[in-house]
Amino acid sequence: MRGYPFDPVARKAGIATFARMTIRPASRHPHGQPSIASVAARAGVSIATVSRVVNGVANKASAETTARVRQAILELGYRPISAGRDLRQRSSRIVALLTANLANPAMAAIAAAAEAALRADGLVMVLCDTHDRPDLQDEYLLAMRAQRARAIVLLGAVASPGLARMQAEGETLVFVSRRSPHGTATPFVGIDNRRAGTEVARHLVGRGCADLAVVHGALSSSATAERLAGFRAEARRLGCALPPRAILSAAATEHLEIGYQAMSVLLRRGRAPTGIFCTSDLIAFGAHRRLLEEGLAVPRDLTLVGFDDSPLNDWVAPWLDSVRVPYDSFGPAIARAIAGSPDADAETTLPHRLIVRTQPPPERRDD
Amino acid sequence: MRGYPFDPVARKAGIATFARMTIRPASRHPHGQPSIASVAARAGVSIATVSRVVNGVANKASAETTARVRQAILELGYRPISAGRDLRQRSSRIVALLTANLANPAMAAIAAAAEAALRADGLVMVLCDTHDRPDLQDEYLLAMRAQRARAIVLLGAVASPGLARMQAEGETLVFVSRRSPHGTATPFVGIDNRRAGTEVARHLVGRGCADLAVVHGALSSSATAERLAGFRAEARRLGCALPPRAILSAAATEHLEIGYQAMSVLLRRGRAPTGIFCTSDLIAFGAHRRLLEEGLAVPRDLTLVGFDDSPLNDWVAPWLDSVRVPYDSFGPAIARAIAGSPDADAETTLPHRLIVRTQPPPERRDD
DNA sequence: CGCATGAGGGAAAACGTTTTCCTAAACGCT
DNA sequence: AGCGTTTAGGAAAACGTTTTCCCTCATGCG
Repeated sequence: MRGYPFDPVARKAGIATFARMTIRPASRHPHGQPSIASVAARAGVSIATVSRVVNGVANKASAETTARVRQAILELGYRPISAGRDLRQRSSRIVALLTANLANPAMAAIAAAAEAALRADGLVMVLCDTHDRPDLQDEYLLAMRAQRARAIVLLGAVASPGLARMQAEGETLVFVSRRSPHGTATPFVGIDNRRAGTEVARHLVGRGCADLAVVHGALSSSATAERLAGFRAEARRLGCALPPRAILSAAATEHLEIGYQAMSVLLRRGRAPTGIFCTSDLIAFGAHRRLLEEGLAVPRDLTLVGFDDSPLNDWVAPWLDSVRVPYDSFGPAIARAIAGSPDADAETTLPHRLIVRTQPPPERRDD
Repeated sequence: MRGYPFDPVARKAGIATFARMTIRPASRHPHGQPSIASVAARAGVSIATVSRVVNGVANKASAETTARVRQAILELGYRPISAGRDLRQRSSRIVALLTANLANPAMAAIAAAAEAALRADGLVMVLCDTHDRPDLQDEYLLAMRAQRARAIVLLGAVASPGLARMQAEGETLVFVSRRSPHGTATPFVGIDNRRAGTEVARHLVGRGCADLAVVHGALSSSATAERLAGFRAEARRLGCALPPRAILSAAATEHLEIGYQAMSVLLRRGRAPTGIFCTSDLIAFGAHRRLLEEGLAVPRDLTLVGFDDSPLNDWVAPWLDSVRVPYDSFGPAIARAIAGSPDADAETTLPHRLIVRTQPPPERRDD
């Protein structure tokens, strides 16, 4: 009975004796928030016991003690400060999401889904927008390592020395949508881009588009490269090979601009292709605006296929066919990749679906 | 010279003696990351000195010592672990952004701007999506308090007991776009919604729309209420009073749905109004789709005005006039509200602008 | 010479947790 | 009665910082 009062009888009876409540150093959270010490004092137990109750350690507290501690926690509105835990455990409950471009609704949607899924696992998501810049990405990586982030999710990673190093050092990284630019398969969550590309080709050819084109973003993105590869291979197989000049991009960073400029190029060359595959919706938006300016209409004059298919498309872009990526499933998949240790380095391939909103244009080959 | 070696001569000469490097407890960051102790050991100083150098405390380290410490930091790639600092300082560098709905591009844009501005101040943003639910909001508030967040930014706050309590307890809160539902002005960042409402009214009446309507979201949002009030007052002043039944909403949570359903109601009533003010772009999107289904075109048959004006509108909604909210300025304004102590509880009113994309419909009152 | 002052820097005390030891009963067993 | 074993719970050691005291020189000034 050294130091702390210990009165089995009163405890058995569940009596919160006044003595017990006051003998303790009064430590009623001197600094604002209640701490584990104030809970311990109020419940008449040691802080170790409080900690164990909070963390549900089995066989370490009697039902009564547990109840008393719970009661004290409730009364004080106690919640463990994360810094203390983080320090001790050398790891925080923070998960960093590094996104290439938050202005892209697709990225925003994935961020939202990830946030919800992580929170369900008791994790907290911090959001960083790298703008696809290697230097910023490295800065964020370092900052998040200093936060002892439990994992770092890269939603569209770009090659950078810091990333290479962290990957080598075995940091927990999850690549989403775009594979690691530094080889070596770490956990990856995404869709089968190549297959999606082939489906788009089949769709366009199947609807009679003879004159095809592709407008794509940076090929350093594995997702873009795979989409393009799949599309090209399938088009050729269907006897509708694309000349190299029909596969183009533009020297802009914004996808919207890429679409607009590339479409300008296509139009300058003469008659517009009848089927255009844009490797992102934003590119398609840019292209579409250029077409409108030209007095052309979609799908009347040509078919435009995008990629990502934000839920907003149903409302603002009924003229666009697009490959729908199941954002909502990304969240849980990311959470699993972080929590699950066994299949940690497995790939998660989620199902995509080509959404066809438009009717084929009326046959007007005759005019 | 007790405990730590102290050799002023060698130090003056800037010599990193081998002895100095090894006498120290070898503590080369035994656990992965280098700690302040490893830096201290390498530089041959105490950890206190390292801390002071890192934090730029004046008059506490000679130029030489500073240089040696900097060198060690560089060589080791040291970065202070935030948990340690947070614990000691009872406050983290985390700022929480609670957003009502991340699927809304307007919110996403503000989130992106805030993230950039906060990072420039050395802060880290954690993102939480409350889905406009009071219980979730409270849960997040508690979680962020446990993180000892330096500030909590509420982008579209909803009334909740936890919020009221935190506000009373003097937590650092910044309300963005929507004012505190619990009265009492805490820092607020937003635009002059009332004024924007009047401008929209003037725009519609000025272009000859005689038959007006408003489709609005939840009026618990101060932003929505103010927009509506401004619009209504100005319309009346211009001799174009709105009957109560021309101001409507719908029992849906999604703005898109609200727009769609409200427009259905309007159409069922007979001829559609000639000018409709939607208190958000998403509502306008929903309304527009319903109009399309009905075979009506904008702006040919009526004028639609939205609110927020995401940059994407230029590309996907050229038919929509909308009040542009300067997202990019929100970031710095939020950062100032957090950092700046003097004008901390001041309001920041940012400039909005009504973007008119459409031409007035040709006069066709005759048909 | 005496003495305040200031510069430079170390020791150690927090900060709030978790977790590893320990210890003391109580509870079977033989 | 003796002896493992389980149960309940306390003490104390980390974890990595920052910051408050100190202490020691050197310097300037009367």
